[in-house]
Amino acid sequence: MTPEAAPKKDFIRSRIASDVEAGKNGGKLHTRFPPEPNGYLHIGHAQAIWLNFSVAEEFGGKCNLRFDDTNPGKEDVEYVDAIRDDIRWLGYDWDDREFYASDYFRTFYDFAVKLVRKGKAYVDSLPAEEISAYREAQKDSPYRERSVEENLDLLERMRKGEFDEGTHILRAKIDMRSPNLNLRDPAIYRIRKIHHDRTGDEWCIYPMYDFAHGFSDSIEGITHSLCTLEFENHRPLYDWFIEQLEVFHPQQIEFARLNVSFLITSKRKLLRLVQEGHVSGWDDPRMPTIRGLRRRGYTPASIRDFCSNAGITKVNGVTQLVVLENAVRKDLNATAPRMMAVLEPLKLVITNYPEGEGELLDAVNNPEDPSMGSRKLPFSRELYIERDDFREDPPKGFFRLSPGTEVRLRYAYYVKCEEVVKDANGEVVEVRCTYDPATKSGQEGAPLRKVKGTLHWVSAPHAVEAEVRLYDNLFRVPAPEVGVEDFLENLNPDSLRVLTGCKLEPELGAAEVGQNVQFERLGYFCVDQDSQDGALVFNRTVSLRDSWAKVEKAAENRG
RNA sequence: UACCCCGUGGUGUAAUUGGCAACACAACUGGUUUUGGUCCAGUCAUUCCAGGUUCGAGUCCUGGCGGGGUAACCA
Repeated sequence: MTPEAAPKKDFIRSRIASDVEAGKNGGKLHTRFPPEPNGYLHIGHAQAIWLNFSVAEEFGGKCNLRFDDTNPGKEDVEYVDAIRDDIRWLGYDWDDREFYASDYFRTFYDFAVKLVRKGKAYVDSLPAEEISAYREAQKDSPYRERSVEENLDLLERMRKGEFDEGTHILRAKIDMRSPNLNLRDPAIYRIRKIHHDRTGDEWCIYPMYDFAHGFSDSIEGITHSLCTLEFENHRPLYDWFIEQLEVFHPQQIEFARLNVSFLITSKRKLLRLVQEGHVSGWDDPRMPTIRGLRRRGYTPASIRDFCSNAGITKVNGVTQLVVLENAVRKDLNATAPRMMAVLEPLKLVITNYPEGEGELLDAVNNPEDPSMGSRKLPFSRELYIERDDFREDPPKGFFRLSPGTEVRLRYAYYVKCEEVVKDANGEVVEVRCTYDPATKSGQEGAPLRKVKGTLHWVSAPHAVEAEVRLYDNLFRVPAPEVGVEDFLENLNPDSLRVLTGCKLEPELGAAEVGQNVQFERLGYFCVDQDSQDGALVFNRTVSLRDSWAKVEKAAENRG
């Protein structure tokens, strides 16, 4: 694992530090990550995971994994396995502390009964729309003053399944005139005659999130319950529940949800992308899901680094996508082996190199890390270079190959373009060069003339073929959800480009699924799971920074 | 509309709690380089506005303005 900078001291860490210092909760810290198993985890969850686990680690505490499974109609075990897998992949471990809100259903029910006994909850029999209207009008329900006995009886019969869904509901009895909507007698138990993945058919009433969540934290002894901003208005309600039942009081602290430009993190919208076939699945390398990022070639360390870098605040901002891209570049620059690959091949023939001969050249695996050693690279008379690296009519500032110019072939020789071969359409199909044997790479001796460009190449007879998938942003604008009726209008039609017949140096033939490599001068790539024996598929994780592309684009814009 | 939260470079965050506004990314200059990569150096802000307290305010107070969240028998 690459070393990661110590996390920045955000407002949550500062607050926890002072709590710990003050000896609150005996100086102990305990957090939790509480996903609802109703979808795959995405980059936003990654930050919440990173926050909770790294804070726990930093303060010598623990972090639980708890599935918030209070709504069986929307949840599925499929997601439980995926969520576990993603968190582990990110590099975190919850040991045996895997919990479920449903583990506490019995306790929640007992709490509800206690509230009723205290006269702090009642069964309402108004239809849903009426309850909503009454809450807005700050008007008491006609059922608000039912006796404790009647409420107890109705609640018990709700539990037994005597009523249809929607006919009755248990509400907390707080204050219908409260300026905080959440305190206007919120629902705490509703009838749902649905099978639950973990509790089976034991229950036909299920607690609301607002009722269950704070108590789950309390039961597990969570000292600091970190959640996103939209729950800020709910905190007084959680505190009220905790006070009424006189149980352990976790401290909730809210922070802003992570937003990244060009990415969407709404579960509903991600689901639509999958269901309507705009992407190949939850793990499509263009998806902002953990699985998508993973398949794309992002490393756990780079994602953690990104989360830390984006920072934790209460301000709703948008982190630029390049910050994420830079995080993976930084990690892979240090760790990924360099390899030669030509994506759009152009044949290059060295006319003065003996036919049928070849040699093995030394190539460094990673100039950033000498311990990664070197390898032998086969060289011969016929090579492939990148089509982009040759211009018959070079623009100003182009210092790659063109008629009459000389460049270095990485780890090999200088070559000079002498001739161009074209097909019937006038397209260049081959460049013919001469090489200078005295310019062999690594050779000691006389100072050489300088060339400006160095090209990557692959020996034609030794090349391994592969498919390479180039990804661009799934959306063509930084904020895909604003200014349009349907975010799909902003889908980028060119977000995937598939290249076949790419030429790789032979060493790459043995690459394994998931392996990260840098294709020299091009970018970071990784082996996709679609690879078969003899039919490799690579995903481009991210390109290298490309200052020439920038210059060219600027020239284009000038006209 | 009501309630709650938040305003620091182009972007994301800092600022020892009242003491020279710092870091990263982007952009632009230049240097090194057998990856137009990496690396190195430099340039880029009167802290939303107006008052007030103070020797001193990004920080405290008052009033504006602006942005966001919530108003489910979802989480």
